[in-house]
Amino acid sequence: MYETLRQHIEKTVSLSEEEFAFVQGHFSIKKYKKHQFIIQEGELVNYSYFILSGLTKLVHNDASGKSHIVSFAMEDWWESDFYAYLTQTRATLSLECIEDTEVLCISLANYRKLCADLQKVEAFFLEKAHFGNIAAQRRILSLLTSNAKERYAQLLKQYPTLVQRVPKSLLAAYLGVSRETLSRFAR
Amino acid sequence: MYETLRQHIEKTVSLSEEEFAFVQGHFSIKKYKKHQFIIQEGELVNYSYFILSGLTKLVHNDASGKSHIVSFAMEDWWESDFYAYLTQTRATLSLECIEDTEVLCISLANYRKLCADLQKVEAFFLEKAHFGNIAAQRRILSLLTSNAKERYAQLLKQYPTLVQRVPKSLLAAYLGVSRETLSRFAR
DNA sequence: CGCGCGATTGAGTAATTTCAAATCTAGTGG
DNA sequence: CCACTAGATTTGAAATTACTCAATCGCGCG
Repeated sequence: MYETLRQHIEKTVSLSEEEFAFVQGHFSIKKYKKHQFIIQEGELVNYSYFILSGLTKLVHNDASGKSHIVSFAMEDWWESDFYAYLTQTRATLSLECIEDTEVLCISLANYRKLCADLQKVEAFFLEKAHFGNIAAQRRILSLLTSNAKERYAQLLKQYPTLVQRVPKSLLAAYLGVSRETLSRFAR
Repeated sequence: MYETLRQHIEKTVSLSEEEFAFVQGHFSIKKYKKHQFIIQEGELVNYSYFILSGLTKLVHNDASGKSHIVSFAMEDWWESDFYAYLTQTRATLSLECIEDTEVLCISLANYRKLCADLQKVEAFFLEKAHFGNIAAQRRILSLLTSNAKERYAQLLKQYPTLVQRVPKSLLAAYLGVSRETLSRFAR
């Protein structure tokens, strides 16, 4: 379990045994079943999550009752309602399991401590954050430049395994299209 | 000029005189006129930019010749084609001045050195990156949940000063709407 | 005065949504 | 193994939203 985290971090920075033991001490493990909520809208967000196995969706429910998917997260991804987490306010997003999911949790206090005490880890998170931004920018561009059909094609190309694992109705909520429209050109 | 940067950084972390002098040494100043390109698509991206004054747009030109605006940046914002910058590849975006613009530039080498040598600054950039991600996520949600009219209203509410300074045609390219459509419900 | 650029308006067209109904599928209990 | 049900997907048709193309307007500046 923790070995997964180690390999993930060591793709960016290398850690000695002692260093990784120190890192590990800041996390705890939790397991969730399919359909369970990891983060519930309206509640405080105590953790940021590293996904060991499984698949989740980060969801926003709008006023008219529709759900929109901010992001999917699977193995080796970090996820949370980061605004609520970092500012210690109530979640406006919910994080729900699409499959049984196993995560490593880190509290904000531990996150701060870990970054302060071990600069390599801070550098690692900075790198992650940079590329997270780049990915978000790509998604924005996709929404700006492409119609529904093209966006679906791009998603297929970029995350082929994800598309396999997620029902089409959820892909539609991620792409910003109605299920019906997606259905009309998927396959 | 550098005082602006100092105040900006000190909103997040405090720096001694010596520390800030050290930070400052990693930047240089450049000035651009309205309509000039800071980053040109297809070229290498040598710098990340902190905007002292002025206003810029980060633009993607699609195959059919249309321009889409990834982001505007004004005073106190950081901007670049971060993918090209961080990976030292050619720009797929261009950064253009909407007004005369004064920037502080930092090369990737200097950025790495600065972060490595002064952890407070790395912490600062990590914080910036986190909130940049959150802002991008908000934009994605706006595109997913709202139609053109609502998105325009949200933009007005969130960045009223920006809307004043930018021609409507550019706002349209940012919102992902045609100029004509924007014109039909702006005011 | 007249040019040029940005903004507006109109009309027809294309893309997407909505609502409703039909179909398919996987999992459950008998 | 089969029948049944709930959920997911597909299909159809009408309504809506936004786009495109073209023409016009308005205004600042040389």
